[in-house]
Amino acid sequence: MLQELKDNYGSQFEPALIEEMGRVGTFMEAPEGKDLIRPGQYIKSVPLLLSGSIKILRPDANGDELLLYHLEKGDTCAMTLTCCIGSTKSEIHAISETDVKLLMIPIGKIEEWASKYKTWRNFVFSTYQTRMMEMLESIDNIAFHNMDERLKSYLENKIEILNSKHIYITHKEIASDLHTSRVVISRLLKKMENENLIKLHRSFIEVV
DNA sequence: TCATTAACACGGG
DNA sequence: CCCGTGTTAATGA
Repeated sequence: MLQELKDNYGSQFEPALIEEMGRVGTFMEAPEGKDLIRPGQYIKSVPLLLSGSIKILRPDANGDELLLYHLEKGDTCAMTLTCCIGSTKSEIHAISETDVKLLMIPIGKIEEWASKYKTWRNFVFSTYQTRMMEMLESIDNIAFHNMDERLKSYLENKIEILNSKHIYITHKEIASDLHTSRVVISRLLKKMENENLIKLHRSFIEVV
């Protein structure tokens, strides 16, 4: 575990901080598709992602959800940080996209480290910064792009996360992530297949 | 015009 | 049989 910490964070944190993380953090593993944080829940610790990918969803009043962004290894959750600092409830829903390994840091350490370790401060700031950029990208997608463009960037994103051109997902799941109906996804995917961009299989899409 | 909703047929596991 | 998929028709924004 300590080794994984060093692999993912060793270049940006000083050894003393890494050592302390290993001491106070709790190691956690979760399988694919598990709820990690539910909306309304109070957060008691901040997760550092060691491996895998997590998707962050924003629920609406009807119980539908919109995909906001993904977390990948070496990331932490900006929403969780804000929740911890303000001790407010979670505004988002986090689900593991793949099998994940996490290191849970107790909230008390977040502020303590911010004054103690310069690298931790930088890490927190850059987490906010990159998350803000990703959020902007998502807003651009939702506000300015048609569904076919949103679908394309969704698939490209999946390829990056899974590190594979074989995406195991159903049309219904995509529709729910993009907050639209399955009919639209099926039709657009069919169109993309006709344009030789992808190949469709049952419960699985191959990007060419 | 394009998304949504409902409905139906087909086929694979 | 159930689920994922492809398609269509009606309706609405």
